Amino acid sequence: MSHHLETAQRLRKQGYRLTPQRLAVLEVIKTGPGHMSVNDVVARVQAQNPTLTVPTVYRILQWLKSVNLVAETDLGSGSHVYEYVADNHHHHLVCLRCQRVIDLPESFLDPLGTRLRQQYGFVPCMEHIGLFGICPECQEREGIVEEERA
Amino acid sequence: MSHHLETAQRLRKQGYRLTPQRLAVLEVIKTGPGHMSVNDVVARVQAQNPTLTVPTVYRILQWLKSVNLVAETDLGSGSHVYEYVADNHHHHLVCLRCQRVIDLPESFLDPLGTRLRQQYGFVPCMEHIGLFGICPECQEREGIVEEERA
DNA sequence: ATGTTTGCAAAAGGTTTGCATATAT
DNA sequence: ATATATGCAAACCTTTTGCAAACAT
Repeated sequence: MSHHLETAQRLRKQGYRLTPQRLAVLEVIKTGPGHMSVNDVVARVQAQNPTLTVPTVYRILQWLKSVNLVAETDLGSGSHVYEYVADNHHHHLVCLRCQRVIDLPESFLDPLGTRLRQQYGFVPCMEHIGLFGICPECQEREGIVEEERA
Repeated sequence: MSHHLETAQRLRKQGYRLTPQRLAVLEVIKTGPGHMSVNDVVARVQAQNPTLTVPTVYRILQWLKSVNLVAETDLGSGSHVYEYVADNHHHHLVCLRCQRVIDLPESFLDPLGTRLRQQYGFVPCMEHIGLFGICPECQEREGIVEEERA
């Protein structure tokens, strides 16, 4: 809540209006568990501010995305998930079996980004990448069983 | 159309039923331009077989995915795109400005996969990855202009 | 003959939009 | 005072489901 106000002032100076709703959503997404769907955010925010509605949360999340305070990611759940990313950029490993999400430091993809720039002239925007696969635990549980076919 | 029949026989042997609808969707997705949405597929398939409906195409695409003949990817368009991938696995660079899609050979991500396995014990399933960023042309068009704010 | 697949209609999400009201500046 | 954001309702789009009829084997 301390540099919350810094952020607020900065946004206000940039010409954005700081409504209670925007502050509430920012607070929730900042203190929440990360990877929240719109419904997650709505549920938490409505605990304090019952009048806040789904479309408003969508609009606020889009706004927060546009000012680079939150990232929107598709982790394959059928809906987007949102996360506070003003400072701690990172990526995700999503287990296809147990849905567990492992955080990956941002720098892990630096070599890939470098090669993309060098070989393709493509400047990747890799602020929040979701990579799918099987986590170590699920590999163990599944054992050597690799190929099954009916 | 030649090893089309091989594929068909193989699937039949595996106990799958080859309906005209399934063959039509397979043909379309095999000969089409890649990265087709369900609606794209439906449109093309209905040119030949007007009775084919959207839910059926969804089911057939899921089936083709389950037998590893097509890949489903989220390229950020709001709907999934589908592509024939029996042989030519590859990834995509999606330009955030012009929406252009650049193909990336599958092996390009091998180093990344290796590091994920080594450092995280995570076995990535990277059959069709979409990476977002800015393509060389759009970088040029946009010039040095990097930061804009009202 | 039998179990699977299709077609249709309808439902079920997730996300967006239009517009009047409320509000931050 | 004024332009912007909210709330509400409704629309929109993608994707899924239930079930009877059609069909591949």
